[in-house]
Amino acid sequence: MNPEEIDTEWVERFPGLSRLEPTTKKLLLQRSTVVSMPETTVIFGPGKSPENMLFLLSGTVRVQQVSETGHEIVLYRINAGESCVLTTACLLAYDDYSAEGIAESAVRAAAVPRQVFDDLVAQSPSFRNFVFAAFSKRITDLFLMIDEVAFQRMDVRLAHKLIELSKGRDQISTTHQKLSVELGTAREVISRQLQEFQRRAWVEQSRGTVKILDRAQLEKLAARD
Amino acid sequence: MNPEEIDTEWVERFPGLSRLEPTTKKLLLQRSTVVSMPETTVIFGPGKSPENMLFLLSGTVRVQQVSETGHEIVLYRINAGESCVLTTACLLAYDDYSAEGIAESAVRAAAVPRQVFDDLVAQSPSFRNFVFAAFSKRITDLFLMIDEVAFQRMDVRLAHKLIELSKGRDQISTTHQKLSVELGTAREVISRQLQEFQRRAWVEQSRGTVKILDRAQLEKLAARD
DNA sequence: TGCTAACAGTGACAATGTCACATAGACGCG
DNA sequence: CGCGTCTATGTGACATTGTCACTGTTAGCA
Repeated sequence: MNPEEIDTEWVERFPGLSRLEPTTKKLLLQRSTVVSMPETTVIFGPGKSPENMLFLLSGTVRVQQVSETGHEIVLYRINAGESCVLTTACLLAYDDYSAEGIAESAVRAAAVPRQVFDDLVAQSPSFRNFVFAAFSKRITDLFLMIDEVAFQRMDVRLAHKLIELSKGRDQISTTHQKLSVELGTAREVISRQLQEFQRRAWVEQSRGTVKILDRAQLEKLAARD
Repeated sequence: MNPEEIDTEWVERFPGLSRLEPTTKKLLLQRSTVVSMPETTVIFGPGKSPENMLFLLSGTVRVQQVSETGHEIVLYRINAGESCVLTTACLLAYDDYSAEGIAESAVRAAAVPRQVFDDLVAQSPSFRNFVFAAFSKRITDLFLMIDEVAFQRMDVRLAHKLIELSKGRDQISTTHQKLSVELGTAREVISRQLQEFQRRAWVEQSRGTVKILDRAQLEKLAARD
């Protein structure tokens, strides 16, 4: 498969879009452009509205928020095969909201102009379905996150996050500071919890990495919700 | 103005809808029905999906969540002039989500069937705009809520909530228990904070009511964010 | 080599959450 | 009226989490 083919056939490889009507697919392909961005690119944020809606072909976008008090928290991630539906729609109404989207790795995405997005919503029932499903997923995820932040213990949340970030591997490259932003807490809290996990021989720490030694125990703790 | 007129002209009195195309308004009026529900009606919730999208004409709907641990938290309210856009859309995809909508007072609403909603989104650019603006508002509000729950001090949040619930009046009919659900905390925490507010002569408590004595001071504390 | 960031550890304390109670008002009913 | 029985609120002990002011450690680089 050469690069040309990949760039024109991306719609087929997109879980939510492959079942669109042929004319809709054609419109999407014709009116979109594939763009690439290096790691750490700020895709949208305060004072930087995106003009396009993105469909992520590869890479990950991290969406996080900085509060007025200087505290940070990661809201969610957009992975390959997902779309930034809400960024377009949101910034339609409020371009001064405080969240920002950052490329967590090199990102390739199909950019669909706002106008085309609107046309597609009007024309295609299945595209409408795709869009509303994306909104639904996002909102229910935010509901779950509120519940977690408000009621879940820190050790459970950290265990959960370690499992999630590990993606099946045992070595996680991250710092206590970054983990604290993931969970919206203080670095010291992460340090204490990781020390406790290390004392129990569930993890092993070294500068900039956390190594999972006993995944089963972490999963057991993470399941407490 | 007699009841008949009210029921047929509600679109005009709806902030987000009055500027719709005449044909769209007509469709909305023809294909919707005005319904009434008494206080405490569960409008949607686990095992009770709404088939219609509601436009609130009068009254308030409280949307709250019960976590698996038994903790409750109020997510947001829908007031007269607003719509339950996301309930329809959400339940389109996930009808097992844990949030529930409760009529906080007697409610009158225009019910729009799902199919009509879909047709309207397809036909009318300004209805699309209305829908996406509603989604945007909801999502940015949820972002703010996450920030508040994660980083705001309890006294600031309580002061803010008291101001909000008072709606300009000085007497608030509520219990410590209900206030704790509003903020997703424990009753004891509310009791302690209210005692401190009372000690400072900012409020006066009696069984089932909180009376605001010094609104200025409460507002000053609430502004700390 | 030595400087400078970034990363991590620590102890004291404040704020909040949890638990197990005690106390008090409201209200119906014999 | 007196009595139980709710619901609402008060309280103290303790655990967890957040905050602050530090110290020590490591990697990268001029």
